[in-house]
Amino acid sequence: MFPKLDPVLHSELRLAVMSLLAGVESADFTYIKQQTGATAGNLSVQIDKLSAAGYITVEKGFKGKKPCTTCAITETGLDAFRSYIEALKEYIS
Amino acid sequence: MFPKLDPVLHSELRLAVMSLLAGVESADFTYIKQQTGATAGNLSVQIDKLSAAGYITVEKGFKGKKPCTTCAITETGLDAFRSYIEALKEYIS
DNA sequence: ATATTTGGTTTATAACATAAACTTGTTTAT
DNA sequence: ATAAACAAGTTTATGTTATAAACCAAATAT
Repeated sequence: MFPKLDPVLHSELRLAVMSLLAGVESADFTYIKQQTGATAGNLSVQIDKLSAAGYITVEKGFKGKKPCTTCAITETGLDAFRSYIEALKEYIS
Repeated sequence: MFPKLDPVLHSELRLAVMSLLAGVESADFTYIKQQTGATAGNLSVQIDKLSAAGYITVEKGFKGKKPCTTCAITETGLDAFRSYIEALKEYIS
């Protein structure tokens, strides 16, 4: 009836991050921060969780001399995102 | 870009309850419990929160000799539920 | 009569989200 | 050259949430 919602995705900020990443090849921390309006601290924590779940990859490098953290969605992450959406539909239709 | 999601509704169980109540005139505690698969304790707490938010009404009466708690969605609740769905669509499309 | 079930509520605990403070290094102003 | 300000995050602390476990009162079954 009401399928279980993936707790990793059922979070406002994590869902926004996944939604963003689902539409692009990759995005860096600062860009995600701008687009979501999240604080850096919160974003840092939530990116860690998505990464720990295997839903995104996180690469730390440099853009010029500044550190730059780049994130990308994984296949697993995309699958989970799609499943979450299907599950949600049971709740809102 | 990513609209704020109503925290009262962005909860698996509360969303399920609202989804259920949106489709019927009213439903009692036991029925909601069956349909959602929630524990009584959790359901009790979440019904209180929906009620405190003005999203549902809660009436305590008796069915025969047994106590029976009946819930119904309010206009405010229905509006909030619809708005939540609209907001959610920004995340999953 | 007493044990069990029904219909919940209250309380305690663990997980979560968030903001605030901190770190490391870079740029800019003096 | 040095200090102040800024960028890009991370860590820590705090308040909120979700959930389960324990509890309670009344009704029903044994």
